[in-house]
Amino acid sequence: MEFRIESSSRVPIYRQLMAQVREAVARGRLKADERLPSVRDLSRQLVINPNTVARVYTELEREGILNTRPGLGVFVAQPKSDLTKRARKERLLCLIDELLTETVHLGFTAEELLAMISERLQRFQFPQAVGSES
Amino acid sequence: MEFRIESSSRVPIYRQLMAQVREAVARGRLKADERLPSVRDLSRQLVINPNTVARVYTELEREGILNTRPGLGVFVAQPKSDLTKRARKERLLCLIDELLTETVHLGFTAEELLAMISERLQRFQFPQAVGSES
Amino acid sequence: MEFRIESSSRVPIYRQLMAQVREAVARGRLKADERLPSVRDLSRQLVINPNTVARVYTELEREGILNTRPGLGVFVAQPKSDLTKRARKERLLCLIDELLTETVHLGFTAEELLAMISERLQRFQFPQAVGSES
Amino acid sequence: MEFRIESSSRVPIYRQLMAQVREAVARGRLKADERLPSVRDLSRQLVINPNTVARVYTELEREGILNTRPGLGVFVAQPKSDLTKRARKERLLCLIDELLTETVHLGFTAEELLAMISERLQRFQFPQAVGSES
DNA sequence: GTGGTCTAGACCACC
DNA sequence: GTGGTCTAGACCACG
Repeated sequence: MEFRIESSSRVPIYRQLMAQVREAVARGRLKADERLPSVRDLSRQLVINPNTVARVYTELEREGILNTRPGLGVFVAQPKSDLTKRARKERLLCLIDELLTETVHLGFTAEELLAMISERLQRFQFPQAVGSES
Repeated sequence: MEFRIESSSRVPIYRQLMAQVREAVARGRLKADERLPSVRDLSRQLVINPNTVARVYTELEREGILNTRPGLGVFVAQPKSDLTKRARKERLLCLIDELLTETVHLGFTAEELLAMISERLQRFQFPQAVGSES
Repeated sequence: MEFRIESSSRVPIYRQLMAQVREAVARGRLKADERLPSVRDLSRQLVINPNTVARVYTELEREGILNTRPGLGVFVAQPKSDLTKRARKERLLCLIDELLTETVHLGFTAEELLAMISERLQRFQFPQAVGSES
Repeated sequence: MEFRIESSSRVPIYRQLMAQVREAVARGRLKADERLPSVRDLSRQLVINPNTVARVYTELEREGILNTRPGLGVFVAQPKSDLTKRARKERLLCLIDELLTETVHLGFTAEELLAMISERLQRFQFPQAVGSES
């Protein structure tokens, strides 16, 4: 895995990194139990403060996406969401509304939006259709 | 139009308000040329500082969503985007990827996502399919 | 770079500062990736409120002329415009008409105007003639 | 002469009108000694406050572009500038610098700018080359 | 250290 | 009445 920091972006560095890790996991480019680079290595590689990398790992662990095995390193966690189905659906609908709002303001039609989504869908590793109850 | 501020949220007040106005316009609940509440009225109603409301209106005007007529008030602008098609598409794709990432992490399948989107689509006022050049 | 505020002018302070930064960039006196003084330093130097300086930086960032790296400071952005060619041309023609109007009222001939423009052209850093599409 | 007010513009109405009168005079569409519509007529025609029209006429009279003949109406003044040549040149150079700054930021080359200027030049009525000393 | 957010209150321009 | 500008000062997020 390679990560990139866009220093010209107004998004904080730690947010950029978090988003990239989350996307990599969602696309299957980082698999469960795979080990991530150490804080020191990654901070050297990206030329950013080690504290910043540490913060990324900590927050992703809180989200249940990573977990730390002391002395061994940081690993991708088994997928698992402790939110209720209802809370998860609410959160997703909220994001959908934001996307639709922006789509309208950018002047795209519903058809154009759906076409772009279908195209992007293929890049992601969706869970199997069974047992999405939790 | 009614707006609500969630002061317990970590999202800045002015961002919350901006999002609500943008969504209201995208859904057609605020129509072009419709007048918004005055800075002073809205700030009293929401019990926030007038400067905060003014900032919301100013930024949305810069985005081309509102326009102010000095001495008269703030109005919903006619839809119009001066951004390159390319820049607009890039922005939308980025938002789509974020949505897909979150969808996977929340444990939804592609089908569930598409179903929710179709359901929500109807709430928004999309532009006509013609001349989306520019 | 040195900036000056004319407090006797009717032009708002933040507009004066914005104009000076924009001109400095256009003339190449501020180069891409160069760092500007911090909000606090510049406000002390010009004896104006830090918020006023912050506003200048924020608005120029929105125009794509500066970008801020949180915790590091404010920098000159790489040149880039997401505006439609059409919108950009319209804006320029409008400014040209204003200039020509004023030229006539000041009693200068077209030849005098063109001579002054040629003289001033040399102070500015124009882009290369290639790919001005977008 | 016909004037138009763009209420969606952030430029104050009285500024818009002033600019249009000044441009009309500079382009020769309003000739010296020609009479302008009365304050009441123009305000009805544009559906704006009479005070606003009155202000436009007053300020343009101060600039020496119009003059009022009490009981008869408002007329285009004979061209005449009481500024010194030096002050007038300074003012024009300032406007030229603003134009060049904007040209660079919009991404146009010097050649493109000059082409647009030549094209627009023809619409204006420049004074004869003699005796521009004042 | 950096910039970003929010409040409070003054004063001005516009209509 | 409307919005726009500026100041002062507090508190938070970022690196």
